[in-house]
Amino acid sequence: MSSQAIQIAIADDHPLILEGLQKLLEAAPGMEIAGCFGSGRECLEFLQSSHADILLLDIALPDASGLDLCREIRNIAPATRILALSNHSERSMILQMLQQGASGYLLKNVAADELIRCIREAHEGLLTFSKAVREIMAKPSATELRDMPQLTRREKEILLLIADGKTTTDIASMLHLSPLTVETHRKNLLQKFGSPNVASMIRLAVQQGLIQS
Amino acid sequence: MSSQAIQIAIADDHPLILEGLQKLLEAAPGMEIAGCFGSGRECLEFLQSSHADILLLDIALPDASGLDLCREIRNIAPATRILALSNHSERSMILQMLQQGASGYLLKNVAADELIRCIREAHEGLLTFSKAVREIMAKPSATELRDMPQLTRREKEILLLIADGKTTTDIASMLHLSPLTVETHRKNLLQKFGSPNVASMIRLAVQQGLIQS
DNA sequence: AATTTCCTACCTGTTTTCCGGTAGTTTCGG
DNA sequence: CCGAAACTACCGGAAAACAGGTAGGAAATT
Repeated sequence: MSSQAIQIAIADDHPLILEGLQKLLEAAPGMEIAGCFGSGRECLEFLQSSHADILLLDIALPDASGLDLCREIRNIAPATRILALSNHSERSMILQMLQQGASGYLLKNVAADELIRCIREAHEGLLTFSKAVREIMAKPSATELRDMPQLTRREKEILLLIADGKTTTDIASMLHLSPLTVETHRKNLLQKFGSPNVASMIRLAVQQGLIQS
Repeated sequence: MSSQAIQIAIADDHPLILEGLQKLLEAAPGMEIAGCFGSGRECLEFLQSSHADILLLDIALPDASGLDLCREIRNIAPATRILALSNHSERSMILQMLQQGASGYLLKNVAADELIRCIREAHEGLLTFSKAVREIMAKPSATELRDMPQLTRREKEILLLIADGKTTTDIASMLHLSPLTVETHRKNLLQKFGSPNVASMIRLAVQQGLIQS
């Protein structure tokens, strides 16, 4: 039988929400509250010693950024699926939580039945979103797809090598070019990105997906 | 009535798959094939002049990277929802396609009814995945969450400023520190990341979510 | 009380980047 | 065939980063 109650932990600094969620989930069949926490620290301490199947995580806790917390939790309790619960509806925030290993993302205005559905799905090992989040993610606002510099083949090639920590001379010898040529490409890259130095250029490039893992 | 047939474009360099998809979707009620393309260039040309509601996009076309293509398509045809169709099942690839504005992601082994469901959902403005993709996304492999350096408050602060393109002297005056102190922090950061220079450090930091947009 | 960690600050010297140009060749589309 | 990109290559000088140290004081932990 796979039908033991799903153990749920909740972390939210808003006592009202915390209590509301607790009441709601206690009433749901097949779910049990393993613990409720008002801060990231409490939550981490609990997960170090105890188990939860699902963690409903408010990503705006006072003592820790949601991204950091998510990462830490995945380290100390890899079996716990994290459902991010948030008021933030920006695409970038959602993507970053996923990157940090969240198994789902819900806006706080989620309806009770949707919340329960998402918990069930997450417990089945599926990525899950509330409908509002799916709508946000499917419709990137025009402004969020910002103008990205048009790079030539050579420039992309060199950008990757720069991002990899290679120096101009390294790159020159790898590509059988003059270091001065590589310098020129680097200059053009900086100009296209409008960056004063590689640090900010690489940041932009990675954020815009020009550089893969 | 909202019940005109969904106009679907397909881009895939594998003729067999292309034809298979075409046949399959022509047979589906409420769907029409607007065009089939074997290369990114053809596909772009078509979308510049004609409309499609949904684009099934193989992200491994010979003449363009899926990420670039996705971005370009979103620029020239923002109303077209892109469903990525791929053999790649890496989390990072999926996340990056989403970042570039894809409305969904399907593995090529997707079943016909699942494909049709996903097209319908995408057309309704919802983010959509095949079940296999949802499973992959919900279960980040331990190796993908790689060991991330433990940074102190000051170090994080300075890391952000470096990523923003600030120089050592800039940072020093912003934080009312000696430039030499900032240099020390920078050195410690480089060491913690194991990077030879800021370019590769910033790349790692952004990829690991230490630096937000 | 002792240890560790963090933050601060310094020194010297080398390497690399950054900035501002110029310019010849190839390649590709109109 | 002409123009526009793209790729290649160069120069000189200023600014910044990088490397490998040392070191004192504060705060937290043991």
